[in-house]
Amino acid sequence: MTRGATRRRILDAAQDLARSTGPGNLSLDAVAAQAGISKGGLLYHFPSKNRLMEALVEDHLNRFDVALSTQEKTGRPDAAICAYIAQFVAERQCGTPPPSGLLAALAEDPSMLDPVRRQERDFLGRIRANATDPQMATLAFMAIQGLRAMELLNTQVLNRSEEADLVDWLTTRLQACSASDSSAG
Amino acid sequence: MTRGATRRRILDAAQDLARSTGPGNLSLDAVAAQAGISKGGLLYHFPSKNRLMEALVEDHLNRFDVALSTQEKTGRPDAAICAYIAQFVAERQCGTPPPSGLLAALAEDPSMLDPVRRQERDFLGRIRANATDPQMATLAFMAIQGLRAMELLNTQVLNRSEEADLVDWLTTRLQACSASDSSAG
DNA sequence: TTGACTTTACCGACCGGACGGTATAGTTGC
DNA sequence: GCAACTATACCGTCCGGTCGGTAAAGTCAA
Repeated sequence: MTRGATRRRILDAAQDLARSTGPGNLSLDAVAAQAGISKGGLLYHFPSKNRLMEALVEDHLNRFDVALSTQEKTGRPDAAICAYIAQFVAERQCGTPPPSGLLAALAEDPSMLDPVRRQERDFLGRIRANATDPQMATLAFMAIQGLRAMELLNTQVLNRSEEADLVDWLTTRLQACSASDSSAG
Repeated sequence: MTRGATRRRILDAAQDLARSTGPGNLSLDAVAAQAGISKGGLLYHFPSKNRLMEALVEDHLNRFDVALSTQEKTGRPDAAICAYIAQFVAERQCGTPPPSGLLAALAEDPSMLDPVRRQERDFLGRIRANATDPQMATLAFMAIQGLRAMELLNTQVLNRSEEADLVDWLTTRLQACSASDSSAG
């Protein structure tokens, strides 16, 4: 088994278990078993549970980054917020599971999500700088964050189609902002 | 100490500890110590940790209910969404801490937030039924949920004043919807 | 190329402590 | 004295982390 492949298996196993057994019940033994290795092997790759949690957070950040960076770089007005929305829609269509590993990290230590906050703050900054209507874009960002958070916390109040409707409506609203601005300017 | 007072102290202690030590590190010993009673006393009031977690969730639901029911019952258009926003603003002004007990419950068992989902689903239903523009109201609800979730998860990207600006802007937007509707109808 | 040595990757037994929960014996207001 | 309430002592389990070991895969001088 190559280094990267085992690491990935461990990360995925931890993520799956965090979702199914609850973020607070994540044990190293269980993760090792789910990943198909021994506890010793697990601790070879991640020398402590804290390190594993950090890796879970970092992994999420990386995925977020690569998924957005391509779409965002068109440089068009509203490219950033549109990329964020598109990414959300894509995740829904693919059935991507929520990043429950983040909850496991949070359960261990509330400060472990600080990197997430930093990254999202940066990203929101780019959204606002790039937006036709910064407040509307911020609202859109928050609403998507709300939808994501609800899935993460298992408190979704909208089903898939209601969610899709809302996102559609939001998208046309944003386009309306953009259009009225470019016609006015 | 009367029954209700001790119960309350325990609930508050659990909430505080969940926030400070991380939702996954909440132990009965620590809660008892923080509440100023012994573990035996704690287990007299809540026969198991699960029951304590359920009570934490229920407590949050009750607070949510009583805070909203008065404002919501004016029956005016958009009363529900406005009540929700007003409640959020009031919490911010009072410096109300986030309901970290919910995270502790979630850490123990993902299904423990099911009652929260039900309640919020009901509430969103009332918001939409009562709204001049249901989609706009839903968007507003989601954005507020996003703000709340970010504070809960310790990933706030907006500071207090940015948050206040956004909520102000959102409120005027909603009023604009309402006004254009009543002038059109 | 071959034998000595190092590195990488992984295993599984074990330990100490923390934690949830029980049992039981006080204590106090009525 | 009785019922509500609280405290103390204890038990068994689970869990994070350590540790000694193993096997395969390089590395490299002679």
